[in-house]
Amino acid sequence: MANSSSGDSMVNRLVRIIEAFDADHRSLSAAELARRADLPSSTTYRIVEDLLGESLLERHGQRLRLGNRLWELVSRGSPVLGLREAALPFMEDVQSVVGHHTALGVLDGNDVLYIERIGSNEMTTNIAQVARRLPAHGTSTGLVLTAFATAEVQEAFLRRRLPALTDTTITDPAELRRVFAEIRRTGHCVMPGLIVPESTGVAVPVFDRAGTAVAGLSVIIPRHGGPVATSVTALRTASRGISRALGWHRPLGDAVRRP
Amino acid sequence: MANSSSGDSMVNRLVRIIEAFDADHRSLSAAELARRADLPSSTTYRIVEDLLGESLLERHGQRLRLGNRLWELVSRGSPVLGLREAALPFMEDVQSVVGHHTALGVLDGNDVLYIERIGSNEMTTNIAQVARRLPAHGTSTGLVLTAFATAEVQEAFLRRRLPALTDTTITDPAELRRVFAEIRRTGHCVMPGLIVPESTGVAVPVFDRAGTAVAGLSVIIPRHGGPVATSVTALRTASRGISRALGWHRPLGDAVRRP
DNA sequence: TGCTCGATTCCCGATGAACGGGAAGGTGTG
DNA sequence: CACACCTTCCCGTTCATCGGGAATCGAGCA
Repeated sequence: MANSSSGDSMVNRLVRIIEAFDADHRSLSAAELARRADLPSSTTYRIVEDLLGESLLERHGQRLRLGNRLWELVSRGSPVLGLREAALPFMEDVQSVVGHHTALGVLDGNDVLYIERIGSNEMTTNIAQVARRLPAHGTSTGLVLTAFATAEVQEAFLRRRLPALTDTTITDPAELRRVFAEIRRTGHCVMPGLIVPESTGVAVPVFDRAGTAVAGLSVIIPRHGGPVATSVTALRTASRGISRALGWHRPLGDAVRRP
Repeated sequence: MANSSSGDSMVNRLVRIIEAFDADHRSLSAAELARRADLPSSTTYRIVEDLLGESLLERHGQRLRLGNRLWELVSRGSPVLGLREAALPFMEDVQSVVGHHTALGVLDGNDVLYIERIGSNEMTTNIAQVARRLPAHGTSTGLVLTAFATAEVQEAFLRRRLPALTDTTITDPAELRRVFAEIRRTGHCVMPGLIVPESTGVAVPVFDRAGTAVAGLSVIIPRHGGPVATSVTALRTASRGISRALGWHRPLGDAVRRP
């Protein structure tokens, strides 16, 4: 009832099973799995056996884990790996020059999904974790990616109800349009206190061969963390490097997709 | 006929579909997918629709890609992410001190599956790529992990036919036993010219809370790449750091599992 | 314009694999 | 010893999957 398309197909069951494993539950017993996936236990045991047979799950003693083979297959085939590989060296450059938490994220639905980060510290360990999400409208990465997205994506964004996450969250559509225009004009987004109080998030887009903004590169500058301009420069330089590695070759300004 | 357990279950079909996407085929049309997965086209279309419904696949125009949600779910739940997160900062240390290609791998079947690397150069771009495999007996990581593995794993390794990959590949079981003993005694493995000619691979084990060797950390030292001892020291230091982050707390020597 | 070929979508009847309740066996705990 | 819980196995029912095939779409070509 909650979600319109919650079928009960095999695929859906598999999703529930994979979902049952998360950062706090990297290994489960079969019974725990059945409970967490909300499946009858005999059904669970049968499916688990199939999955073990394909090495998508592994047994360690009595406990089950997602198989390395599953990680391998998904990673190899996912566009994420290509992005990550292209970006990591440049992220290291940024991190070593500006010294702040540096993250790479993509837009997925209403969220930014983070695919890599380096240089996290006590303040940011819980922010922008790899394979986790943050609401797009609450992060500089999300705003920059939306600003450079297609007209449809941007309109859908503006039509959404955007809950204020902090007292600096921008939720007014008219104001957001102005912010987007500013981001497209300057090529970057600077937002104070979006997620981490007393800090500033800065993000720039990364383009692929087709000129689409496929990822956002960001740093979180803590209070007294140095001038914003330094981070912007480092990010823009890195962004061009990553974009070039992805096959992009036109000047940044021309790559902007105007709705 | 080739493989004994090649069923035709739904799970198996899904594996074939995910496998159809790889680094050279990150996006496929539905028809290409059907061919590569060796499935009837009407069946493929039906399954693809299910997968799209769960966001495990995504459409971009007419082409299909593995969905970000699939990557997210699998990454979040996989033990690989925990290892990677714990290891990356220490890998950066190693890389910046010794300056060589640094990789993290786990033992999976007969292979080493690499889960992270940094500092790759022209010589090593094709070696130890993330989410790819190399035969365990042809890498220092593989040897070190096997040396510290359980008796069963080690015996299975020694019983296998080990094709010589280069002229320095060790394939003789008796010789390998001696090598394993030496690795367990010293806590590291130094192997010249295993994969990359004129270079030396050095690897150390990483232990988890239970004292199991769960990963291997390695560097590839090119010719004239400085003394081996420097790399060994950096690796051992990093290994202890990573192991501690994983909850390990006993002295390295005691963590050795003797068969 | 009409033709061809391949990709994609849709339909539908047969069938057999998935389903899950339940019982039996195992294990550890109070 | 009793109890609770996990795991495995069995088995009759049923309903979702299967895939051949037809219809539609669309690009390229003569």
